[in-house]
Amino acid sequence: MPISEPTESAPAPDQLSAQYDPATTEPAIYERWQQAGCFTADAARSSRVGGDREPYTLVMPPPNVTAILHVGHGLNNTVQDVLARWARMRGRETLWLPGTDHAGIATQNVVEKQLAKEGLTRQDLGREKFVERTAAFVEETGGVILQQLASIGASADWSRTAYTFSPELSVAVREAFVRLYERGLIYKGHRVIHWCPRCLTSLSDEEAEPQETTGALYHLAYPIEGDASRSLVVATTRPETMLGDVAVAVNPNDERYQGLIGKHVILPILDIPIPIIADDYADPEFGTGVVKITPAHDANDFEVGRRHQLPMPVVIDEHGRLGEIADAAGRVPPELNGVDRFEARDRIVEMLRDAGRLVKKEVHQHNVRHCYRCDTVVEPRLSDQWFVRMTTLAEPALAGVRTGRIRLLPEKWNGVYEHWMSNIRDWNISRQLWWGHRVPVWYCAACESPNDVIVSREDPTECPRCGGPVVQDEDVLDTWFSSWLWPMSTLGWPNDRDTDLRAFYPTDVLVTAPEILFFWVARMIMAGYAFMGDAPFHSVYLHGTARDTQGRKMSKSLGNGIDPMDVVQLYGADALRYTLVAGMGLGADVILDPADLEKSFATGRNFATKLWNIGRFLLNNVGTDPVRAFDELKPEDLGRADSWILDRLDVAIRECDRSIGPLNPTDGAWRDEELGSGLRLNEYAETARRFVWNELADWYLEAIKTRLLTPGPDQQVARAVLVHVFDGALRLLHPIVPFVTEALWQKLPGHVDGTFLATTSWPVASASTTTSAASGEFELIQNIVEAMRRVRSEYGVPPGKSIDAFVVAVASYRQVLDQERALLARLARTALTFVDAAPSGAAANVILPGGTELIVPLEGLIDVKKECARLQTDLAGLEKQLASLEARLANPGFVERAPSHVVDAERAKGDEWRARRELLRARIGSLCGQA
RNA sequence: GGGCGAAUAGCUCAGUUGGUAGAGCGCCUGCCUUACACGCAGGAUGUCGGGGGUUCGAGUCCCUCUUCGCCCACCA
Repeated sequence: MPISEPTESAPAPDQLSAQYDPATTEPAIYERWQQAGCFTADAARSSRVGGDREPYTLVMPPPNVTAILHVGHGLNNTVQDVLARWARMRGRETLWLPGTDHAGIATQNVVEKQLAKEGLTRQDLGREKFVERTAAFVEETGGVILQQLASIGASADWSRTAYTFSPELSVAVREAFVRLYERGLIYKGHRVIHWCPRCLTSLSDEEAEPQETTGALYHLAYPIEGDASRSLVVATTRPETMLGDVAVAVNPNDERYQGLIGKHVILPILDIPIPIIADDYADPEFGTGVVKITPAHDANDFEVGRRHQLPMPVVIDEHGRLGEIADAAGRVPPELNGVDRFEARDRIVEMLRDAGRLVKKEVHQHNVRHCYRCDTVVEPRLSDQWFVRMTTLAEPALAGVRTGRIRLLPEKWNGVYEHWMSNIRDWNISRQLWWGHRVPVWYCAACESPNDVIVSREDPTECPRCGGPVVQDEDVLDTWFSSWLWPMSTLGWPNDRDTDLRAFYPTDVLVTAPEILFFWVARMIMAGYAFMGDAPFHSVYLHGTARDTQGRKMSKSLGNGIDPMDVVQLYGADALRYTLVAGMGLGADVILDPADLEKSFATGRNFATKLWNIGRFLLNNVGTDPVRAFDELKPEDLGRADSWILDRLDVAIRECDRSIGPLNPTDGAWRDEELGSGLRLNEYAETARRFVWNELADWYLEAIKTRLLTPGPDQQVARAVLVHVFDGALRLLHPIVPFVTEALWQKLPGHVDGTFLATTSWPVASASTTTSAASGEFELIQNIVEAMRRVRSEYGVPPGKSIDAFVVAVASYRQVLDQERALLARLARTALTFVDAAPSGAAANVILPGGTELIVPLEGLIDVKKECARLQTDLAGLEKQLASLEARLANPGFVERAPSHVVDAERAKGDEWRARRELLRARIGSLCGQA
């Protein structure tokens, strides 16, 4: 997947430009990864087919082929890329399989809009021409999004790029249909479905999205036959459907209407009698307790109609206009014929009002379903559609999650999944579209029974029974009928012998948004069990949504979106990625300000720049020639700072490992205690950032500057440790910020040409978790430096001025501090003099952990009264803390019941605080006593 | 109508077996200290939504209220 050409050549080999420029660096690096085949998975190496590596597989949720990258895609694919790169470094044979979705309705709508501009409709072109044109459009403009993904660093295996409408995947779709049909799980149903009058197709339940709407509830009076003085009042939100009414229903237990059941009312306007029936569906509490029954235009009414064997006249056509369609003889008066349903509503209400039939109209809140693609109000409509029977498919999918074979993260989705799966309804898979997989069903005009359909893997040329011509079903399949096969079909299914399928199925983690949990995830799980006999993945990572500062979902129509390409252009892909990963708790939404990209992405940009500058520092001070091998260093060679940073690196690695968690469950299924483990990418990012910035850059680099400038063996040690630690940091960070880390890694001393950070190994923490004494000593130095800086800042000592301090140190520390005088002088700009007791006089006083006391005489700078006040405040604070600590320690319940390590820690803290209290009191006595 | 989630520093959010709170951005002060001003050093800020309970001890567990958000549902 080539991305845009680098605009300038990369900087000279041995130096880094003063300013990091992602716009030139990133495309060049991506190109090299591509050329080196870093992202191409080798099925033969999968241990499942006898290779030497465990596989790790992610399938990319295929974006719509016509889609343009938005932040949601950025978020989704960044998470996947972090996982893919991490797994790759962990030595897995990693396959991240990309692709696109032909997106039936969505794509067809786009092309129809284009046609509309030319004054044409798809019918003007005809089916064949229209499909050709759409295919050409997809060919031409499709897949832009994949290139955009490449430019944010996606390490997908582009050699395996899939497409739901490709010939291979079309075979899979047909195979799935035929197998389900053969198993009796696909049937043609005649029932009320959701119909979009704009897209002119049926929709699945999931595709018809309910929206809270303020409508009206109309009370209409239907006179009772034979007793014109009395009438039944029905309540309806959709009076225009009354032309299709075939009955009114009351609850059999509703005493108000007992005597009327079996009689008839006269349907107004049409003046025809319709029966009064009893059915539980009528809720006595709602409205008047009388409901009009329109079987062709309401799913519930349809059920009632079926129970009572009522006729089902269709009075609204496919465009949502009143008209006589089926069984509707004489139902639509000429003056209403062809009138749009909403206008018809007003007209009919008007007619009923004139006839005195409108009792009242009240405001009513209710849910109205809208088409998820074009937002048109969906029309329930009676028609013939293909359905998949879901109950049997749902069983193993439900069990898979219950047993831990699959886990959903965050775990709160388990309940939602469970509920949906347990109450699953049959899936309407036929769409009256032209763009999509044609239903593999043929009809023979000659054969007697229209129910004897031909369902076939191959296109039949003639009727197998009579040899006559056959006609294929006009409908296409729901796009999701191809998507639900994605983890299998992209790997070669239905060819069970396909190497990819054997090497990489089942996959590992599915990363997606919760919005498509039912559309896609649940169905993939069902398909996995139905066709492969196993779950398609072991983890589902459901991430949050990108929202603006008002919490609104970013969308094109609201104009509150952020174009990730703008961010890449301005700040680089790494900045985008880091910001997204660091800002996103597990399953939490990411809030970004579309009006201020700088503010939103400064975090990531600044971090990439920081890394770059650490790299520059290293290169300037160490050069590119190989340094002493880190493994050859002996513990006694190491300085205190060296030991400390190595300990910190170990800790960072361990914490990162814990945050990302295990690659997969230990034995097939997740055990309860590990169900929620890992995939805390924000924690991982924060740990790595803290290590590299607050520890490596802020302390280690500063601590070794002198050593790096002083030739000799110790310089070699410092160089070797610096290179080792920075190398470790780059490895830790690579999955999140791949470009800048790769650029820097390539420049590390001793880098072997042709090797890539992207395919090198993930760092391993040393086996021992105990920290060295030297490392603890460095922390003492840090404490002193921080204390001195605080003193300097507080008393306004000019930065250039060095100050002298007395140290009252316990013997064991004196040697350490004595040896590190130069370091202390540089970092704290303080010269130390050792004394055994605090000298009296005006001075700032700092008590450090471990019993070291610093006294800073500040002739002419110190305000004795101010210092005394400060010491008093410190003492008061300490007393308060100590009091609560001692109260806790005095509490038998705490000592007996708290874990011993907690109690021990509290005791140690108490001892230290008491010692500090004594020092403080003494100091206050000597300094403030005389005042 | 059911179910679920969230409420923590000015803003966006971390806080995984209960042990007296953290980050980024913003803010204040001082610094262009030869890697970095996209930076460095220092600093301020929280009755962890209200109330009740369990516990020696609760941001963390239970109940309840308030406010937001999401999902599901055949009440016309």
